[in-house]
Amino acid sequence: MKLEKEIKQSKFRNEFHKLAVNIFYSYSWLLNLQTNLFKNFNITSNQYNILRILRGQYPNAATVNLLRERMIDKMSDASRLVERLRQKGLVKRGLCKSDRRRVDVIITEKGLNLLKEIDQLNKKYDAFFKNLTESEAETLNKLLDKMRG
Amino acid sequence: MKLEKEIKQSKFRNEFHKLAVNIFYSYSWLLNLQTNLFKNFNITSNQYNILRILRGQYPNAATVNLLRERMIDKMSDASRLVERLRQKGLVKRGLCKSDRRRVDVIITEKGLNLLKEIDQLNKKYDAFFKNLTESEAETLNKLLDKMRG
DNA sequence: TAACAAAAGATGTTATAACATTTATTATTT
DNA sequence: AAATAATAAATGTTATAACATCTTTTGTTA
Repeated sequence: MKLEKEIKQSKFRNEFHKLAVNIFYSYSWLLNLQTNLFKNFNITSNQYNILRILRGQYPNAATVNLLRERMIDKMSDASRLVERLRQKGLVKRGLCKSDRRRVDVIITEKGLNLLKEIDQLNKKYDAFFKNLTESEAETLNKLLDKMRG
Repeated sequence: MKLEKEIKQSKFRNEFHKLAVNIFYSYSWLLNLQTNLFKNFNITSNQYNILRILRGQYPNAATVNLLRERMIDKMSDASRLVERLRQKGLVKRGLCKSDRRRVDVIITEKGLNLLKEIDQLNKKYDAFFKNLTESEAETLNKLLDKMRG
């Protein structure tokens, strides 16, 4: 739906200003859909992203720093995020022998299985974008990449 | 920059999947820029949005519910957001005579002045999008609106 | 090598997001 | 009109985001 209608505001300074609001709004829209879809898995968006990074590394370990670097939201607290995942049994931590400051983080079987379950929802996830063709999605991706420079 | 490079991930299921990550990432990118720009004004993104809605209504009052409806992030707590703004002296609240359940919220002089100050940053804000032409921004807006259906 | 700087992660703190529940008031139904 | 439902906002609670600061270990320099 047109952004102006959704937030009942009609005047934007220019297309850039509208784009800023649109990005915030679209994020919120997608986050709500995703949160709803993941509700039964008892996992937050950030935790899901960490798990996916860890699956990408598997069977190798990742350090907390590597996770922080690759996280979508760089500001959040990787250390405690990992601890929360550990408490849920989705990752395990161990000391890194070569550098005792570091901590090796590996996804567990349970974590891998959880991701596998969530993978089943891929179709539903893609359906969020049913109003777009794949080529329109591609255009969006290109322009968003361009935007960030 | 290309999303794949930024988060060091190369495989997405399809363009829709990449778009989802891209929206999260772009949101985070923009939020960080904005937070940084607004740092000196001691105001959060949500509080800023509320104030702008109130300026749009001015000199009329808005109810808490109206604010909730028009908020970008519908889930957050309009009641306490307003209370925080009141504590900063940026809005004032009064009882609504026609319906005593309601609360009238009006932006104060101080609130209006703050927004006016922030308006000075419009040029800097627009500069976030220096990599896009206005027509590219328009394309993005159209496609994002279409995406949400 | 001692002193200092840098890096990795943990920990502390505060504000807020994301729910649910409660209270007060108004609207609707029987 | 009394009972019930619906609405508006406040309040309670928990988890987490967004910082800063601290501790341990490693790296660098004088």
